[in-house]
Amino acid sequence: MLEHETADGLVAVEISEVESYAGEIDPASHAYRGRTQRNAVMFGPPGHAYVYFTYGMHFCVNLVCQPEGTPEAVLLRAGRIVAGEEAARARRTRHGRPVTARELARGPARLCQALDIDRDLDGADVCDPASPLRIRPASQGSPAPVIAHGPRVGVSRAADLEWRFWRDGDPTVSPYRPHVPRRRLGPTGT
DNA sequence: CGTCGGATAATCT
DNA sequence: GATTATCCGACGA
Repeated sequence: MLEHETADGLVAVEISEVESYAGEIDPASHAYRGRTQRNAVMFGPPGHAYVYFTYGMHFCVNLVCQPEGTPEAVLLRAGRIVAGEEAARARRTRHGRPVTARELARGPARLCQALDIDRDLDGADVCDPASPLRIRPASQGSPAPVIAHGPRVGVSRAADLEWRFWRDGDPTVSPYRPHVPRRRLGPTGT
């Protein structure tokens, strides 16, 4: 479970879907070609959030999983809102269109929107209970979920690796979409 | 339910 | 200059 405490209140999410990115051997990882300003957190100690901006408008959050120097992380792709649904809904500025609870954190960018995560939280220590962004263990006695796996969503390279994992049957898991290369047409494009 | 194209800018080569 | 770990609205069935 991941929660973020802000002035708006507390929003908590039970993660239903993740993807793994292994920097040194994975061509799809942001860390594959070495350290840059953007991915520096991936090379740091585990338990910290790596937040990046993409497609000109979206944020996505990862959790670093390996010791310092080994840039591996999991992308948090989707979750179920377990607290603060009203605050999460208020962060959505879609033109008056109603949003179901299921959709609020379905997809990596929506999850960040529901939790109000942006680059200010890049590097946050999610294992520190004093951090505004932190993880909490699953409640005692909750049954272990059945985990399914398959290819990652939207990646153009290493598309054969089945490094996406999700809670089998969970309705908040995002739909699969293969990568579609698309070129932006320039003024001279035909 | 499905496919399709547009939006939009940081980041990297 | 090209690419992108995405989402949304429009449209068809």
